[in-house]
Amino acid sequence: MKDVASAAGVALKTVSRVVNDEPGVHPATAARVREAIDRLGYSRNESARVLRAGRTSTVGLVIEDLADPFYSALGRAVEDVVIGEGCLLLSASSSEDPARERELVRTFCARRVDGLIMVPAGHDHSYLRQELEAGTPAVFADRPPEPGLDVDTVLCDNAGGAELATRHLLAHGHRRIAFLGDDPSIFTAARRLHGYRSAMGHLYDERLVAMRTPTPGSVRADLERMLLLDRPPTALFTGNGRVTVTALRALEGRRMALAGFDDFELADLLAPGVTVVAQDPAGMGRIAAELLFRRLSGDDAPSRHVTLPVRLIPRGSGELPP
Amino acid sequence: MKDVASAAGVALKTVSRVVNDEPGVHPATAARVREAIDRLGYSRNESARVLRAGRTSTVGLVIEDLADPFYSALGRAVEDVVIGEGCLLLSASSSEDPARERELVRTFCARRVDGLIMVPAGHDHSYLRQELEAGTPAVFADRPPEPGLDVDTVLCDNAGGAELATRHLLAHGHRRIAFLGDDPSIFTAARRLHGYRSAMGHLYDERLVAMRTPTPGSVRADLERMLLLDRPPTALFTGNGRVTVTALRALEGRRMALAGFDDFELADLLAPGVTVVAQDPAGMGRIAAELLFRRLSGDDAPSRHVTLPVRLIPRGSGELPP
DNA sequence: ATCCTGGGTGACAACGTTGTCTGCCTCACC
DNA sequence: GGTGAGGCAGACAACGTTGTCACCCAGGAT
Repeated sequence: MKDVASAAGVALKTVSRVVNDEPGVHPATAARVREAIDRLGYSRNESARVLRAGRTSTVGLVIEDLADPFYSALGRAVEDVVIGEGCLLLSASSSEDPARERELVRTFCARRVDGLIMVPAGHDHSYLRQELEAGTPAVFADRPPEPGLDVDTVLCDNAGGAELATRHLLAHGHRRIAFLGDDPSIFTAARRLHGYRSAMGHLYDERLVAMRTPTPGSVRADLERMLLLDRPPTALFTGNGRVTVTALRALEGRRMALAGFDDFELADLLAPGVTVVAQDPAGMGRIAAELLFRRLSGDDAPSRHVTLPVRLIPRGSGELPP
Repeated sequence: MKDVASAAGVALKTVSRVVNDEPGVHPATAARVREAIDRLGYSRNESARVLRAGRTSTVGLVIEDLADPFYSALGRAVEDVVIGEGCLLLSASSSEDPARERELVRTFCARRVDGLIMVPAGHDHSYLRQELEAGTPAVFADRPPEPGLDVDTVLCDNAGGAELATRHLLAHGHRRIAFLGDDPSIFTAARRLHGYRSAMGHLYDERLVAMRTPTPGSVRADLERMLLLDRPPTALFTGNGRVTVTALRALEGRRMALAGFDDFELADLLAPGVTVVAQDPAGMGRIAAELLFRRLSGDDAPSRHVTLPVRLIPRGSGELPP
């Protein structure tokens, strides 16, 4: 900028004015400055501007895995809002590791991001309190904060969706419906189990429930175990997209009624099509980002908690008879 | 930092030394400073450090679409390398729009990212030259720069892969093999057409080729047109993952031999499984990031051009008889 | 006692911006 | 001709760091 100033024969501040379209610069002077800018290929150093301004126009996103379709759709929606607000997005994957998440958040905050959007891993986010008090707002998506931590939150109707899917299977005559979930310490997994359980009512049978981190091996084992029961399941409700896909592989073509939580690409092309409860990851990302920017524009209302609806998409697999 | 200094009764510079683990601070002093840091909840302002140091420890990633499985896998691999190097990743989607891409690159450069990794859209990246000369290295992934622009590049063996898939269909007795590609101005689409064409040799028939941006409508129309020919195709080679999926829907269960470029989740679960030529997006991202960090550590050798191998995965759809 | 050495510490400038304040000049008006 | 207003431009400080250099002082060598 100094170089531009001397090249154009004006003061530093005048260049700054031109760069920022501030009023009060003679058009001729401005033109001379602009010419010098083009000639020297000058571009403003944002780091310095940020230092001065105190705002970085940067938002940090911490999700479980950038490569997971659910989270990448969420991330893309966040990105669109963030870019639309003239900001940039720093993104990182926590790999469901609380320590890594904490480290990432620390790094983001040291870089003075204006705000954070995160899919929280683990159950202790007390370390966030300091950042929140320091004025860095955060929004949680997909999973809520632990009680006592007050941040905006966007969830989907996990219990309601699970109930919907389970009732759908019940309506098609099934009474023995197995539930393959995930580690019960994950909020969404617990809520979906809850919804499944309330839909099952007196038909609930603990032996038809598997709650652990799904791997091809574990899913296969759980399935085998259940199929060997006296009264084996005639239908399967899988608790998230990953489990659904793993279970489909484990079924190896055995025809069994199936409904899954989370829609996924090609669900309609399988034979039969896979009945799912679909949530809207892009909507979740968009709303989380919008909540964040509301805070950034000064909104200090009590924290908001949004629950997005889910929707049953029958495609055939859930409509098979017992 | 000033506050910490006065709280600990030392000079600013001493705090700086402690924060940076510089030698030459009395252990007792250092302890006092650290205590003050904890007490005040101080964290270094990276913006200021960056301003001073000139390096931002930030890498910019511009891809077509964060939500596309191919690019999100690439992005995740880039992220892992970047974080491993102690840097952070700014990511953005160009939506295949050269103007948006250019704007994003401009913004990234104004923020003084240390380097860029991009899947280039369009064919004019002359605007990059200025940045390159200013010392911001760039690496192109998936698609090369236009001739004359000298940057490190990671591609996959597009022509070889297309040839492999086509020969595979030929080996299974097909002579009328259609090719559904993409806009021929996209590098990968053109190279794959080239590979298909060389494998077909004298069997090549222009009427069996469709090169335009695939939409459900266009794919369906192209397919219909070809099936109405005197000698209709008995096999289909689809030029990328998106086309493959769209074509599968357009086929509506009609059994037709099919091979596709790009692997995709669930390809194995369809009936029949979809034979594909698989590339390695994560490997591509990793290598692109590694090339970038080589440059950042001072490597100024002539630009490198890496071509990654592809691999045929037969799953049934490509082995159907004519 | 004087000198040197070197560990520990601090003052100061600089990184590239922008906000504030001051000053110059022209023009219209009395 | 003097005066005030207003458009335009510049000087300077400050944002929070870190690199450079200078300083102080204890302890050993001369």
